[in-house]
Amino acid sequence: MANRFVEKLRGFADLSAKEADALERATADAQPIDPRKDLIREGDQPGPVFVMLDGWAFRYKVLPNGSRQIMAFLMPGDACDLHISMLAEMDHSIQTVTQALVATIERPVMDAIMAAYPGVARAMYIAQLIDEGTLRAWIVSLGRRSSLERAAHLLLELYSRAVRVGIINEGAMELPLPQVMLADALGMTPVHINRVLQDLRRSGAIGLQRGLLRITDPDALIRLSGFDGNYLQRRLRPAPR
Amino acid sequence: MANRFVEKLRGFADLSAKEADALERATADAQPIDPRKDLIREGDQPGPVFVMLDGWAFRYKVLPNGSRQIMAFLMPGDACDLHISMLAEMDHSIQTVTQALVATIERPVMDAIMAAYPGVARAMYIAQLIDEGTLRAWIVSLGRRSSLERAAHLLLELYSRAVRVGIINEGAMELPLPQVMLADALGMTPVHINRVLQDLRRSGAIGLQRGLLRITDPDALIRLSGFDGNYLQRRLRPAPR
DNA sequence: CGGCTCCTTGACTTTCCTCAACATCAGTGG
DNA sequence: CCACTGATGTTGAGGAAAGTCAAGGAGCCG
Repeated sequence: MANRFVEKLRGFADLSAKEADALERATADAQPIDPRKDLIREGDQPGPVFVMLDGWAFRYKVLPNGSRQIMAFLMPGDACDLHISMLAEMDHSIQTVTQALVATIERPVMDAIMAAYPGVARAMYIAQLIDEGTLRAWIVSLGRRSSLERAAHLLLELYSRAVRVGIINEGAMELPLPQVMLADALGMTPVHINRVLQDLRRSGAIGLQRGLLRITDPDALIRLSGFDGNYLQRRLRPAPR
Repeated sequence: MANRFVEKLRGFADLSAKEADALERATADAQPIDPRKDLIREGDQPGPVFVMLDGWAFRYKVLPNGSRQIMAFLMPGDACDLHISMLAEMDHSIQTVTQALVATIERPVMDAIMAAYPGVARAMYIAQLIDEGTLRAWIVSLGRRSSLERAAHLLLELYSRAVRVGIINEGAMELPLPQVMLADALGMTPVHINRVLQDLRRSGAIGLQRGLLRITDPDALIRLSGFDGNYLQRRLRPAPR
């Protein structure tokens, strides 16, 4: 299996063979992690950068009343915040969804790579900007879209991101997220997301069963949700010089 | 008036006189901007970094159906994304609320300063991490808190941030946000935020009139909203070495 | 065949939205 | 000085979207 992290960064900046190689080496020590394991918890001191080479994870926070909000999904190729280790404490937790392959890059190593290879630095910054744009897009969804629109929007986002990292097979992607997790990401109850997904299925917009998502009517979904993939920056600005 | 931007960064890293001076010079060309003017619009090509030396602004997006979601408030001392100019297009707009004093720092200038002064780089990265944490906190609020809790949480956040940049006078802060804006930030209708604010006032938790916010019962608000200022990183991790 | 986890359904309740007035205040120009 | 205007804040009544509670079904695994 190719290194999905490197592949993703390649999409953001031209990486020389040397640069790609440095990244490959930095992520060579990847560890397999079981499903539903916290990689790091709220309150912990941040450590190295996590890189998801395979499998899914999510950022979340549990409120005093026990409800959980998911703030981001990490799919293969995604990494966590670059500079996170400057902070005293994590303000949220990160947990795997599936069996995963997670590499860790110590801060000094990452710094050295970025200092030595401007292409890598550029790609990492772009990845971070996109993550930030994604957070803002979620805020828009949670604040101003109905539950049906929100669900449609999230599925389109996940599909678009999956396209970027090349994990679409025959028009379908693996979506290993149970309905409870979708509910916790979308600010709904499990009961309600269940009904919403049924609506989307019945309308013929999506196919979703046994963890396989198929967007059968993209136009309808886009129209419904007002999805504009701009925040995922599918067109990037060319590097200067 | 002291340069609030420099003051804020000072809170994140020890800045030498030289470093502070470089920042002062970079923001010396600040322009006055009228209220309700877009600094930049969705779809525009990103330019220099904006720095709010005085006045308030907000990031927002307008949906096809005309509703607006605010994703962040910028108060005096705040700056916009460092690396934003690498992207092809803005995925949201930024508008002033009040009369404002806005400096712009061209990307190469900022790069040069950060390369020359590690303290500045560190402070800027911390500021960005906090902004990101704030986005996540908003997601949590929008997804999993009731309208009353959400409003209380936002007021506490704004107050905490105001404390950091030193714009509290006699226990009160200027909050120049009309109820419609609070509503658009909190994902509610103006009618509803109005009733919620009345509840908070009547319960004795806050005083809010003529743009002046006073937190009269912090404990009650904290208990109610589950506010944990951790994401604002009031304790930072000391710089290495 | 239990014992999981995950999904589905129905009935009822609550929160928040919608619509439609009206009140208040500051600024403007006659 | 006052009438007018526009922005902002307030109130009430009715309705719709989503939550809660409770039960059961489907699939998988030891």
